[in-house]
Amino acid sequence: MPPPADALFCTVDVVLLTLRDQALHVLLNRRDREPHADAWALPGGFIHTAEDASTWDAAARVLADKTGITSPYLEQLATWSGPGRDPRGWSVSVVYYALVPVQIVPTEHERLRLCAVAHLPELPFDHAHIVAEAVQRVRTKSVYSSLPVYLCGETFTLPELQAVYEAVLGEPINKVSFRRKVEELAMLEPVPGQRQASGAHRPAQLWRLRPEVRAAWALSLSERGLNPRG
Amino acid sequence: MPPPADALFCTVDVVLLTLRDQALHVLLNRRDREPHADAWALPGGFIHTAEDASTWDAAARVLADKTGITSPYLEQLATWSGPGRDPRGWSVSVVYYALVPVQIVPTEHERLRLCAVAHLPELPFDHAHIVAEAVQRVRTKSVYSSLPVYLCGETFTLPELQAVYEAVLGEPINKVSFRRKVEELAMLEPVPGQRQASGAHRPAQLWRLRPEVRAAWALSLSERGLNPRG
DNA sequence: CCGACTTAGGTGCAAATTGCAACGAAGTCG
DNA sequence: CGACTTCGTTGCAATTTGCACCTAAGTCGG
Repeated sequence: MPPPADALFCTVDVVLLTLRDQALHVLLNRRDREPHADAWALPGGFIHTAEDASTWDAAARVLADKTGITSPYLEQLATWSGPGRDPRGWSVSVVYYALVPVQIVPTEHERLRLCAVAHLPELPFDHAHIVAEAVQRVRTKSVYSSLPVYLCGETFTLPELQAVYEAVLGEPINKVSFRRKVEELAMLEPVPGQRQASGAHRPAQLWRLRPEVRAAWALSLSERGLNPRG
Repeated sequence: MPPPADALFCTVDVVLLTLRDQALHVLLNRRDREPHADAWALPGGFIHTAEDASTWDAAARVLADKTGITSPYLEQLATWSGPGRDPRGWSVSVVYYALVPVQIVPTEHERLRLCAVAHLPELPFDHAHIVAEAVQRVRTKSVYSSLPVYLCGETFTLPELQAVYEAVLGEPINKVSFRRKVEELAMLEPVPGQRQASGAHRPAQLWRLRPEVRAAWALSLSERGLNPRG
């Protein structure tokens, strides 16, 4: 029994980012209803109070429903609001961003499309601003965290990971400094076994995110307010 | 004309932080209605779609209405949601945090009270989690930004500002390094004129935040993390 | 089978940054 | 005017970072 409140509506939107051809791309969804029917926009939808235990759940459900993707990394970005951003009236949108390896993004889907964030088309609502802020957040966090590992698959080599960092940050990174940082952060562990690089040369060691790090993130990301660090 | 949506309601809450006796305090408001009437809780309220152009406006209005304070720093923290956090039903709360000098907080007010964040009483709803996350955010941002200047008045001496940083971060900072950073980032400017310290000793130079910086928060103070210059 | 080639990964050292202790500066007070 | 206190700076040691170069471990072509 909600209390009397002004007329407004509340939605969730998802900025799914991935790396293709060494460039950040965002997943756009062709809208199937008004307003802006048939426009390319961020996947989003209403909260279903019967199913969703939080806006995080709602975002995960919307993402799964519209794209089939379950993202290992889904974090709240921020909340946008106001009377003019949606023609239907005063609205609140809680926005989440996801990072996934490009392999799990469905291709050849009629209503889904990856767009390079550097060359976005016109987006409806305030979605252009939202994408810009998501990209900025990922860049900022990448400077001091292991965020970009979620753009790789389960396992990866350090040269691969370095290339991902360089693509996200848009700048070359010193090889030795990068490896020192990885060791210092202690978030990765080597996978027993090696992998051949494509050509004729020394194979690189495979690495993966430490399981306990992955678990800590999953906890802190889904339960806003519970801080895993104590 | 809002679209059909599930029954939920949307509010804003404000975590106002200040420094008193070298310790972070949060402003609590004695609730004047159910649920949890008469409990000490974060100031909050409903969005007024007729007056508010955004949740930021709503937070600023709620803060002004309940406390008379207009905070120079008011930033979105995050959004909490779920079916169980408020007994009235599925709710969404967009939370903002404010930083103010302790001088502008009204004392001797019947329904307002400052509480040290290290010794909080039991708080209703999920307000304890929210305060904890706000404190964490302020600490994290203080490492690499000029955020703590908003806990000082308009002007301050560098030893004062350093003490504020140390109180927020909970550890001593090297005097010379602190001054080097301040100068390097050029976020402050000296005020012509000096100020006497309380006792018999050399007076300290007064400083203030540069006007152009006051708008742009989150100026990087530290070079920790991956340095992409290589 | 061997030497050329390519990329992975590490080493040593120079350069830059940061932390520290000690010192001079600028006030008040007896 | 000398003792005392805090402000602010300087020089240097310690640590961190960037860079050139070296070795490792593969393929491939003769």
